[in-house]
Amino acid sequence: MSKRAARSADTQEKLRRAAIKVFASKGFHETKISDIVAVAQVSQPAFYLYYASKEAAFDSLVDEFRTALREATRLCLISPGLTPDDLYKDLCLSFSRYLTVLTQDRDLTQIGFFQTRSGDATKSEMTGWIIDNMERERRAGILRTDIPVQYQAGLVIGLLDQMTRMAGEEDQTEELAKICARIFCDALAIVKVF
Amino acid sequence: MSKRAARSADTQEKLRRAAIKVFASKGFHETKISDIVAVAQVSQPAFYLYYASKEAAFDSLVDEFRTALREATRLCLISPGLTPDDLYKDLCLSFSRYLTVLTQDRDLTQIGFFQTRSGDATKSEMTGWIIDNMERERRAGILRTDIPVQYQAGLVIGLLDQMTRMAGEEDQTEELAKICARIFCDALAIVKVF
Amino acid sequence: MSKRAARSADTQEKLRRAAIKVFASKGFHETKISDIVAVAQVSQPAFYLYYASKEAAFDSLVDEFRTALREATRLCLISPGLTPDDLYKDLCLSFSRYLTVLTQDRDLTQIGFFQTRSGDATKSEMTGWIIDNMERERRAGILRTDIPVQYQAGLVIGLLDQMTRMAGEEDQTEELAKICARIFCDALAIVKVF
Amino acid sequence: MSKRAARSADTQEKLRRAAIKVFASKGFHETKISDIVAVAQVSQPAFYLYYASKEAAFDSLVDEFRTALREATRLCLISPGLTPDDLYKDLCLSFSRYLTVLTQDRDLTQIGFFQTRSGDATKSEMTGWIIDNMERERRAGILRTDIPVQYQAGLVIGLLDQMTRMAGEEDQTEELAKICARIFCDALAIVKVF
DNA sequence: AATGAATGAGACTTCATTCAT
DNA sequence: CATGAATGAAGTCTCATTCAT
Repeated sequence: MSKRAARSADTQEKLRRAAIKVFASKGFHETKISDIVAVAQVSQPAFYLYYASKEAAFDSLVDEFRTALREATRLCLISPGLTPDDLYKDLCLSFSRYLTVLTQDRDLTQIGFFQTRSGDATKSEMTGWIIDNMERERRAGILRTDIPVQYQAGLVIGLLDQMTRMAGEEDQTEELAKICARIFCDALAIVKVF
Repeated sequence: MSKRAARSADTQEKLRRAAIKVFASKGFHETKISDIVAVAQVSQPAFYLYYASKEAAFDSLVDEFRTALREATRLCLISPGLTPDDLYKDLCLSFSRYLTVLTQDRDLTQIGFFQTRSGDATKSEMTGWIIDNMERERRAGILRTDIPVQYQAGLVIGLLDQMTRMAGEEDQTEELAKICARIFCDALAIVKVF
Repeated sequence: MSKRAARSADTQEKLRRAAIKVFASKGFHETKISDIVAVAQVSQPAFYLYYASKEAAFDSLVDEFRTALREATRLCLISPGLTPDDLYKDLCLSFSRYLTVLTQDRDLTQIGFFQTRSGDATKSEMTGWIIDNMERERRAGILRTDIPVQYQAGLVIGLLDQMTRMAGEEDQTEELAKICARIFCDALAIVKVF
Repeated sequence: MSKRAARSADTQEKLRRAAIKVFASKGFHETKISDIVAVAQVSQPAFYLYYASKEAAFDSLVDEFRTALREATRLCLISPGLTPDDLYKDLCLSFSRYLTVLTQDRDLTQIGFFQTRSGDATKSEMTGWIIDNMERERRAGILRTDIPVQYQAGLVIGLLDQMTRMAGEEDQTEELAKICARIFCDALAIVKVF
């Protein structure tokens, strides 16, 4: 990579980090381009070298977040035929993956998951993905059938939402994942673990 | 009430309804005073006769919503010593009260519960209220003790959030309340109902 | 007219005059809204109370000019069967009308007739109107037939363009109209006047 | 010429052609350097290797055009003592030269002759040159004396302006030159040709 | 009480131009 | 000679808010 290219990549990354930081703390509308470039320590026009507009910048960050979440969901499908113990372990792992995505970059999560416009859409999409998984899991006899899947999916999302909010600075991912798994088992799974 | 006062109250109510409608659909920042007064069919300065500022108007609506929610919470404390069956009935009633508040005026709920800034604060306050209740319930031996109360409170809020989002136009309050109660029992209560 | 309405009309007229003045002297692109409102002695937003945009303001002035020109053209059709002398008088009158429109408000003329974008379109439209007239005049045996009408129309426009440029501050309309009429007779009419 | 110099000259010529094309179609203000270099397929800084500024580039093109026009005018002085027939031929030749300059590169003409700022100045200069010629021609008894020269000069320019606008894609120079000559004879010369 | 008119402040975006490689 | 990257300087337009009637 030439010196120029390196500098350019550096600028771009500084802008990306700055945008994440400022959008997260002030939200889309209260964020001014001047805030972002001040944090990134570049000039205003530099912003437009890497993003077509304020909105495009925001959207690209949301996409980034959603992609990670989509990937985490893809890995979450529970295999049929597990022993109760393995089911629980599997659930811990799944929730752990989710919580990792949700807590590793709080600012990005704020943007993609908690801010009204973008977050609502993200959750709505995510609900769809989870319902897909759950329908298979239900057919596999893992999930209880007296509660419609959509509400079960909602519970998972609500759970993740709240856990993410509550997770402090230090890494409690494993602990929280366990709590989630336990609640999931008790509230949604057929086989009781404990 | 004099004719003049009636007229004034009418204007005020038109503005309030218009504000709820527009704030709910466009959010705080994308709402223009001109939008609100257009819907209310009054002039721009009229807005300032009843609200000190755009922000004050928004805040007053949020307060209105929070008050209702606070009231619902106050009534939710579970009495100790109930039979499992009565506990379940009590829970149904409590969730029903919550869901009524949350679904009776979707626009107001959108403003006070779902929009990032205000909603986050509302949920955070509400978490505190619920924790208060739960600590007593825990001492009364109703709640499981292997999961910290704050997470249990979080579960309730996450549940309500999701149920509210999923509730359609028709009134499903009772049905949803039952689902909530069941999940609550399975996931958080000590005495299993079913 | 109420005091308020009067003030408003005054502001609007000040803006209109200012816009004419500044657009005329600096052209569309070099004109800044801030220039216009400075001349009009109103605030920037006031401009947007009366014009949707800079472009809309410019266009409305161009329209104003074109309407006047259209009207002048409508009155210019030469009646058939005139004596050479009356023809000449008629022509003088017609050119006089045109030159009046073109010289009464030099700034507006600059905007609608001389500035590239708008002026070219104006002239092009005007050519069409004149050709309409000339085709009838030609059928009435007034115009020579060995030169295509479009060129004859072009001559008239070129003539007016140049005469307008040359007309000084003092009112030379009559004199210039006579010169135009003479050239018209010699160059385009069949019946020679002198 | 070295290879490098050749390459440089090539770049310069590409820029010049691109500038002519873009300035002509969009005008000075709506032309962006980025448009020009995109058409020329060179980088932005390359532009500044050959032109000091956007304005300098535009001006150099205007100069180029004016020089050609000046040269055409220089050759247009009508010799005294011609027979009517030769006068007409001479006029045809003169107008032909003008129209050649005006139509051979429409884009350059657009820039130097039709765009407001530059074109007005060009025409104004040109009027001066033509007046010089006409004063001699008048003394030589060729031009009528009842119309001030400046108006006669204006007529010529107006004529050329309009004819240039009307000239289509195919080469009608000769035909148009004849029409101009005829009008010139009828309207301005003393000796009538037809 | 009610409003048409007015404005201060500011945000986003664009673009000619220049460095540094 | 050539260029990717960067920026200073502006300009249009919007909007919450306030006068004056």
